[in-house]
Amino acid sequence: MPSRRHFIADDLRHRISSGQLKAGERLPSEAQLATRYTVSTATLRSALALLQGEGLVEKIHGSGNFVRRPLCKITYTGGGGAPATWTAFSAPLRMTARTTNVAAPSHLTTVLNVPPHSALTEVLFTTHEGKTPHGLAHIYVSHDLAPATPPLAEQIAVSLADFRPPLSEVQERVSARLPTQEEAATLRISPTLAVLSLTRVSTDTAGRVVEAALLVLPGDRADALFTTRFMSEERGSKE
Amino acid sequence: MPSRRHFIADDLRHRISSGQLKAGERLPSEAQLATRYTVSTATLRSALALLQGEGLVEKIHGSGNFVRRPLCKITYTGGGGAPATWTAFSAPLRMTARTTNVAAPSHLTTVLNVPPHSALTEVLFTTHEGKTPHGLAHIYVSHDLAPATPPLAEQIAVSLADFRPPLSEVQERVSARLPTQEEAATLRISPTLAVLSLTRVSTDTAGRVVEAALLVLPGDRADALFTTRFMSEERGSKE
DNA sequence: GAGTGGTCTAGACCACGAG
DNA sequence: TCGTGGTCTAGACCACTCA
Repeated sequence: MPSRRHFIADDLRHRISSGQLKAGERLPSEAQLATRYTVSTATLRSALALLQGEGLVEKIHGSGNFVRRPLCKITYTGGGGAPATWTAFSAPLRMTARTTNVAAPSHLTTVLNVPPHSALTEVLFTTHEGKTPHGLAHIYVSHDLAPATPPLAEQIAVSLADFRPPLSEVQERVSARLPTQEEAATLRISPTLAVLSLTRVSTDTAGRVVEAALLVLPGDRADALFTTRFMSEERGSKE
Repeated sequence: MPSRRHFIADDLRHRISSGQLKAGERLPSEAQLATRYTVSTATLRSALALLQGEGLVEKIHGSGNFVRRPLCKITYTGGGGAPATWTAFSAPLRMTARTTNVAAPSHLTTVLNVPPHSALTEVLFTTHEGKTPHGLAHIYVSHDLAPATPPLAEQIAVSLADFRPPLSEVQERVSARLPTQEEAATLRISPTLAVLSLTRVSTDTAGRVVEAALLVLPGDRADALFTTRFMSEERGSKE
């Protein structure tokens, strides 16, 4: 027997897919819906959280719950197929960047293969589509590999793109989790919504780690795509 | 100002990482913890849900909350690097399989490029490590490509492995979401915990879709790894 | 059967958004 | 200011686990 929140979620899901509730439309308030389904507000909210996780409903604090536009998911393209992080996304996105020099975070010294507290250039990206944030990226570049780091994001983009050709390996680790409180606030998503967390480490032909990127994407509006092609003469003989 | 559930989660997280709460140990009951932190049970449970999502705490219905063993995450290896789904995981896993012939689900006819309701061989895997489920996989193979489908899983494994060499492309789409009620029950996870959802489509050299796989992995105990290597003479000139 | 977590209620109060 | 969602309370009742 399905729980009440699943029954409510199923009903609303059907109303949305059948067009009874149109895209962009505002749902009745949570109090009204709770009355209609004769449940408490907490139960109704957990039902909406399910739909939110499926990308069908968007909650806007102080304003209401809205039926999401037909799912226009952002797709992150993996495998280093794109020259830089932000162009790895399918849609043109507005983005803001902030560049600072920081000491290497402890959790990164191993993957970056640098001594602790060594100087790094940190680039913090937030990508937007319209008003709604679509991504959050922390990119770390070894300081000596980006010698004359200009404070402008565009120039960073160029200099990072220059590093691309000698890349020999890109390793991307993907996991699903709930967002931290800070991430939820930045991405304007509910703390109950899953995020896609990507850790990308790029290595050049000399075996040095050129770049480490931590990306956080809201699960309801983003996914990642990895395409592997096999050459006809190539055989993945081992591993 | 952090919310109460985050304060509680932070405190418990610190007690775990400092060894004050040891791995495998049972936490006090939710009622006791709620009293200690002077919060309601609902608030305390939402704090535990955060830790659960981080893979630090495991809830067992009717038994208690337990500190998870030092994180031994399952890693799914992408890129078709492994000959078959189950060997794509890092740890040796016990798995059970069920093979049935089904009509093509509507959401798969496009990716499999087969007419609607055409016969497919469906293989349903559940992988376990000890008692706890670690993965859920639906694999669909076009019926005419697996002509003499034996009912035994091991033989399926062999026949699928035979298909490997002529593969030309593996496309894997990864997303993060909350589990369906059914998935949560099968994987023995809370409905509030994020899952990693992978859709893998394998194409052979003739351009035919050989296999479609839908994998669901619990976010707290699994992640996916994609490694891309660049040949020295190869250049990803476009796209 | 005793104790545990899972679900749910009927409120309260706060934070945000738009007029 | 008013209506909205966000957080929280102090319970209730049910389902599960284990002795």
